[in-house]
This record gives sequence, structure tokens and C-alpha cells, in this order.
Amino acid sequence: MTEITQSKKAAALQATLELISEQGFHGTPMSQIAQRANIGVGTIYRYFSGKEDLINALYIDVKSRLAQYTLHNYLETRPVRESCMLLLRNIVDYFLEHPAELMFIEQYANSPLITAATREEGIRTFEPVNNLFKHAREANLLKDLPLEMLSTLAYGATISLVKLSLFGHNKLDSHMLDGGISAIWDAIKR
Amino acid sequence: MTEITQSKKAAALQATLELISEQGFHGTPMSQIAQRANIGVGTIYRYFSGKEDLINALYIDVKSRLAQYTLHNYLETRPVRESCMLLLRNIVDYFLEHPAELMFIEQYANSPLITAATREEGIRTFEPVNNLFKHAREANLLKDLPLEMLSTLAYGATISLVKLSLFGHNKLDSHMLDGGISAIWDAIKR
DNA sequence: GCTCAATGAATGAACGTTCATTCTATAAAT
DNA sequence: ATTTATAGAATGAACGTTCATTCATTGAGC
Repeated sequence: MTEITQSKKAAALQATLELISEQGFHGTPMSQIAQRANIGVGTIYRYFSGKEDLINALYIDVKSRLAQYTLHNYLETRPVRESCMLLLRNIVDYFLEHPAELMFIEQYANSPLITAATREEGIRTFEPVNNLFKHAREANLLKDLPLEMLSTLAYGATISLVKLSLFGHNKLDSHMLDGGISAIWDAIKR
Repeated sequence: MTEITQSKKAAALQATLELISEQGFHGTPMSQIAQRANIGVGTIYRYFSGKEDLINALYIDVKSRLAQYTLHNYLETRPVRESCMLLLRNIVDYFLEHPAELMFIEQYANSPLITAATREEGIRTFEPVNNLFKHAREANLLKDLPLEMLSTLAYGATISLVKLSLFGHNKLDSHMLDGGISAIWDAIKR
């Protein structure tokens, strides 16, 4: 596969992300995706077996990019609390810079269009992040609640913080975001 | 409008809720909605001007039922902290009993299908709930962060708690849910 | 007999997917 | 160096299906 053909595949994924995050899966025709990507409709079917395959590939793509950025600047050697808050701040920063990714992930994380296999692969990309939570628990820094619950609470609150900044009446500055993240830490800390 | 026709309108809304929460707006045909509601397709158009009107009416319907139940057992005379946690617990209980409502609200709260007017009307139904947060702030019980941010954090975390119980590997018992809500209170309390 | 709620067949627009064809780039032959 | 052959990437018109919406018809209540 040459670089040019790779770029067509990538263009299809990017167009799908933009359009589906605004109009939804059933609301965006393949013809529109092709138009936005500046490629022929048929070309999409060279790289993806159909519309459902396209959205599953996009899911993996977006989720792995998020997982990678979440560990941005992370150093094993820093205190656990600091690392946890950095991690949440990275999630905030990533989604503030990539709102279409946020809308897409939020809409399709629990959708029947995403296959079980795709979902599992998406979870696997987040293992390094989960390991950090395990360290925090082992250091006795977290509440006596299931680890899954603590990470879910933190993630849910973090997403709502991003949405507030993006869609609220005025976006939040960096200091305000840190205040929110600190509040989220209070929720999970022992 | 007789009781029978009222029941047809309600049946249409209920069928729309069930199907759209599973299949999405563009994924559920009007014909299927009619079939599920045991009414003719044309009948829907007697009560709603079209598919978009139908989903907007449903949005108001669901949101007002949630707002009503959120104040279940609420007494002005109780301590503010207790009231706040009751309120969050009511949201949890309501959505655990009505998962289709949860999926619907989550999918369409930020959708372009919901008009600005509908959205505003939905917000208005939650005014009594927001007033409780204002009381908590005036009593100096909350963090020095914007009120909108605190309520958003609490709501986001609460929703994620419900989702964990509904879709997690094992649902959470009442005591566990209270533990989660207590953690959420820690996030917003001073 | 009149009114109006209720119906679902009919309609035309829009959809996902296919595939015969064109285009492009590299290899082989001279 | 030039021509020819081959492979497979790219295309979009065409197909069959599905959809939201309409409306002529039916039937229940008064």
C-alpha cells in the first residue's frame, strides 16, 4: 500500500469522524463521506468492507489516539496523586483540542454498532492508564470502593467538565480546569 | 381529545422512546414506531407534525418526568447536604428503573435534532433542582468554583455511576450506590 | 347523516452497495 | 529511450431497497 492510498484511507476516516460526530451514523450517507474526503464512493469499499466496518475502524483509531495522549508527560517517578491529576488533565486537553472525537466516542461507546471485539480492543489500549489507578490503590490513596467505580466516576466527571467548557456559556481557563480536576480527585481520594 | 386518542399519542411516545434508545433516530423507521405502538403510521402524523417534532416532544416528556422524580421525598426542612445527596440518589434510582430514558437523554441532550426552544424548555423544568444547589452555595457548603461547574460535575459523575451499574459486569447494590454518591459529594463540598 | 379519528397502500426521494470502466504507475520488451 | 503490457487503485452511474410523508378510504360516535 503506497503513501497515497494510505492517505485516502485516512481521509475517509477523518471525514467519517467529522460528519458522524455532527449528524450521527444513520444521518450521514456514504456519498457525503466520500465528498468530504475528496474521494470516490467506491474507494471507501476498497479499504472498508462497509459502513459498519468503517465506524468500527474509526472507533479503534480515536480511542488509541486518546489513550496515547492520556499518558503525555507521564513519569513513573512522580507522586501518584500528581500523576492521576496529570492524566485527567491530559484527557481534558485532548478533548478540548478534538471536540469531534469527544462527540464520536460519547455517542458510540455504548452503541450496538460497535462490535464486542472492537470494544475489547478499545479497552485494551487503556491498560496502561488503568495500571496507574492500581498503583494509587496499592498506595492506599483511594477510597474503599471498587476500582472500576472510582475510575468510572473520575472519567464521567472529567468528560462533563470538558463538555461544560466546550458548550457552556463561557469556556473555562486553564486554572479553572485545574480546579475542576482537583475536585474530581477529592471524589476518589481516601 | 378523548382518552383513547390520548392513549395513542402516549403509545407513540413510548414506542419512540424504546426504539430510538436502542437504534437511534435515523435507525428507527416511523413504520416500526407505529407497529410497536399498535397504531397506524398515519395516526402519528395526527399528533406530531413529523419525525423531528416527535423526538422533541419526547425530549420534553422524559426530561420533565426526570425532574419531577428528582425531587421525590425532598423536604425543604432537611439539612442541605442530606438534600443534595437525596437528589443525586433519586436521579440514580430513576435511571436504574428507566434505562431507556437514560440512553435517550444521553444520546440527544447534545443533538442538533433537538431545537434550541426544546432545549430551553428542558432546562426550565430543572429550575427547582438548581435552586437547591443555590441554597447549598449560600450556606457556604460548596467549593469556590462556578455553580454551573459543580452541578455539571455532580451530574456527570452520577450518570457514569448509573451506567456502571447498568452495563458493568455486576450491578451495584444500594449501599454501594450510596458510597458512590458520597464520593460525588466529596467532589463538590467545601 | 355528519364529523373526525384512524388507517395503511401509494409515492417519490434517498440510501448502501456493486461493478464495469477508466486512470496511473510500474515493469518488461525492444 | 521508447513502447507496450500488466496490476490494481479509483471512480460514479446504476440497482434494489428502504424511508418519511401523504391522502383516499374506512369506521366509530353522536
